[in-house]
Amino acid sequence: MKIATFNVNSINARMENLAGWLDSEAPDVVLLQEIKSDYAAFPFFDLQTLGYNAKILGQKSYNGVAVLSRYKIEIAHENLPNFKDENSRYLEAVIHVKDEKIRVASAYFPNGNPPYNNPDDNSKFDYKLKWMEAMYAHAKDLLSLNEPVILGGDFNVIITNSDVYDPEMFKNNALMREEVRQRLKAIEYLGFYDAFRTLHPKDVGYTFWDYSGNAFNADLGMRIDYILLSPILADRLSKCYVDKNPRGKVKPSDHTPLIAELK
DNA sequence: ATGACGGTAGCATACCGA
Repeated sequence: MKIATFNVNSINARMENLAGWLDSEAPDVVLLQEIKSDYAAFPFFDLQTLGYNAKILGQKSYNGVAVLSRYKIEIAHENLPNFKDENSRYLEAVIHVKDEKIRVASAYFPNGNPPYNNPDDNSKFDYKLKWMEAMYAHAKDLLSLNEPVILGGDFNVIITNSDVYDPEMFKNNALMREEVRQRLKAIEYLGFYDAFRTLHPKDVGYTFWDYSGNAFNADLGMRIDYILLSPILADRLSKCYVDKNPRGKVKPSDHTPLIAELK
């Protein structure tokens, strides 16, 4: 089984690229973030034509997450339980892959940086920490189910200094702050495995490159998209890799897909 | 320190992003 996570930065702006990618990579499950679309504008029909069912937690203009699959998708949670959220950032579903049920979640963690015009405003950072605490509480519950669980998405966390091209430049950034790293580590220490790092302890695994300048060609990137696996699935992990091709296309997202293959 | 660059809303420019 092949599962991918991909922050598309607007599904409607990305549909041509996404369609080409789905056609060539043929993943069984895709977790999307930043679809920036409500239900009415979401391209359900185009995806169906490509062979994919879709469930979404949409939002106009900002955020929005989705789960795509060739198999039947049953929604389990819209938004994190016990957390009031104005933003659409979390969608959990159960996928019926042949005889097996796999629980998957598409998560778009908050960015947490202050607005440019108000650098002293830490409300977004506080929201990020609260969001991650709710994610932690739910991750704990997910593991207690003893089911195969995949938690993937744009986590907006640079977990170690090796996961960004210039750690010094980002040292005070909300993606790298110690409070944020600690909270993602806490989720991992519950028993979730970082699929990419598990198989590639030392490799560069950037999943994002800024649009500006020459960031992609110069490989000035960061690893902020993750696939976390429950122990049952970590046992079955055979490959995990970043597919850089979509980032090199015309009109790309600033993120590129991360893919895991499970036996 | 700032802004690059792109998407959206909506029609000029502000907001958001990482």
